[in-house]
Amino acid sequence: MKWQRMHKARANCVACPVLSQGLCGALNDQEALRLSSVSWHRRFSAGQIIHAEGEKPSYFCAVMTGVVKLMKSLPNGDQQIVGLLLPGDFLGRPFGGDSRSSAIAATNVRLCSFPRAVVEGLASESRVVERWLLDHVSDELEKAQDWIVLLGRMSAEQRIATFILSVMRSTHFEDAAAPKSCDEILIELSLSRTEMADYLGLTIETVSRQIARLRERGVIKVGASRTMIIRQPEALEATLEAALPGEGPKSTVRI
Amino acid sequence: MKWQRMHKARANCVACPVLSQGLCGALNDQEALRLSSVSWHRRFSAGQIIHAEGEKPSYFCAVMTGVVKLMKSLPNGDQQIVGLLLPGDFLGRPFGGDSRSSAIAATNVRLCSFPRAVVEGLASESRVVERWLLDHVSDELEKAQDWIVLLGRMSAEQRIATFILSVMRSTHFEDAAAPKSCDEILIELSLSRTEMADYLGLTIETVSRQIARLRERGVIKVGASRTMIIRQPEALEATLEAALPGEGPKSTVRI
DNA sequence: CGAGCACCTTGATCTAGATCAAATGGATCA
DNA sequence: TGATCCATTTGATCTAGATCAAGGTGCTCG
Repeated sequence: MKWQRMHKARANCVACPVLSQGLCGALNDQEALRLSSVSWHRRFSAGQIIHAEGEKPSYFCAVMTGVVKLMKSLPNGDQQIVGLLLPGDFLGRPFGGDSRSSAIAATNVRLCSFPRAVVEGLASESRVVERWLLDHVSDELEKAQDWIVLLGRMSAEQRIATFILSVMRSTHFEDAAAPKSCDEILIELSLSRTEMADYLGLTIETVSRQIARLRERGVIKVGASRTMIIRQPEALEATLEAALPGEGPKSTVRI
Repeated sequence: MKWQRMHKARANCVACPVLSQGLCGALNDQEALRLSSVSWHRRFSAGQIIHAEGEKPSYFCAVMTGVVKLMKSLPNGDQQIVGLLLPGDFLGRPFGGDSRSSAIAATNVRLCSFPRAVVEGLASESRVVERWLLDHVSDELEKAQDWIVLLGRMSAEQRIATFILSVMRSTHFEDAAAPKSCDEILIELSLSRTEMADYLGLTIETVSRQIARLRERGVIKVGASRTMIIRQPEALEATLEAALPGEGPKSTVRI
């Protein structure tokens, strides 16, 4: 009986990105059993609130499919997306208090949820789990710092290019030596123009115009339902090399 | 002899902010001894590079006095400060690889440095240390997310106000029920105009002009050598309530 | 004491991106 | 089949903040 439960538990997880790329992959069989035996799956459709700002979450969730946006609202109604969670990512701050941002499904989403206490217990007992959490949060911090650079110093064009490239790379995770077999890369943006604007610190009109410019230049081809074909990835990368060609840094390096 | 070393080790640390607010405060005597027996102090003067982007740091450092800026440079020479480290804060990503930003002394700085291996060993063995690191990184992540909101959605005026308030709060950590005894609060900015601009995603001229406006309105009084007297903290807070008085949110709440 | 230098302020002008305003397109539904 | 409701695009205009360009201010050092 126990064996069967274990077997069933793992069977549920075979195709799960949380096993291949997320927390579960770091667990041994016993830990995985413990976690999967108390886990349950939830679905959210695009736009649904998964977790509201200021509440203490009762669960930790791993994203199985879809995209979750973490957002903060300003008193004037403006919003800013402070992070996107992709399959394998983790929602909730272990050992933390109230959440400082709300989590909202950007697309249809499937989550694997674990009671708070179980994950915290596991982290307290298992070296590996706590280490995984530390690494994961550290990665998130580095991503946030990259975003700070984007928001603090990049032009609208560069922000859009960065975003498109990051979506491209997150799906078409090409190996170091990119084979460049199919030159036309189809990507799915997953976000509405409004969401892109909230993520990139722009307005919806600016996002739309910048995408239009890329289309006119033949860099991308805009498809239906938030898809896009990248025809000249190099052109996107070129806009990120902000230094004018032929010039070194403008003046002496500041320290 | 051993006892004496232990005694000496702790004696060095008595007045250290890393003990009262940082990692060391979380340690037991044995752990503290282990750490302090291999620690050494380093001084950096303002502008010196503590650690360059892209190198793997050999030490972890706790900030004892002064301010350290974490910065990233863009190919065109622009710079963005992605974080400030204050006394008690920690420099270096445990178990991480190459550093993704450079650490530079913004003021004269005293650091308490530990060999990488010792901190990692301590973290691997001590529940408390690893937990402290997790909490610390999680706090940094939340601060970074707040900064993302600042850079993505706030006006220059609001950015300056936020910065001044944060400096004020980090020094005059007033209790919940603020006594408001001395109405004039003297703060030390610690950053040059250029550094403020790099931190706030603005230009130096804009920073200067916004500060001038606050001075003209009587909200602050600008002193010599990067000091400032806050005369109307409420006025600073008021600029952050971006919603126009008497109005609710502009339109229906977006989801 | 004045030259040199780093930092900061102030002024004039320009522009990327915001704002305001319509038009277009694409789904759903009766 | 069109009416409704979206999201998106496109156009016209405005403005906050960038950029360009002098001046101040205060410091150190010969």
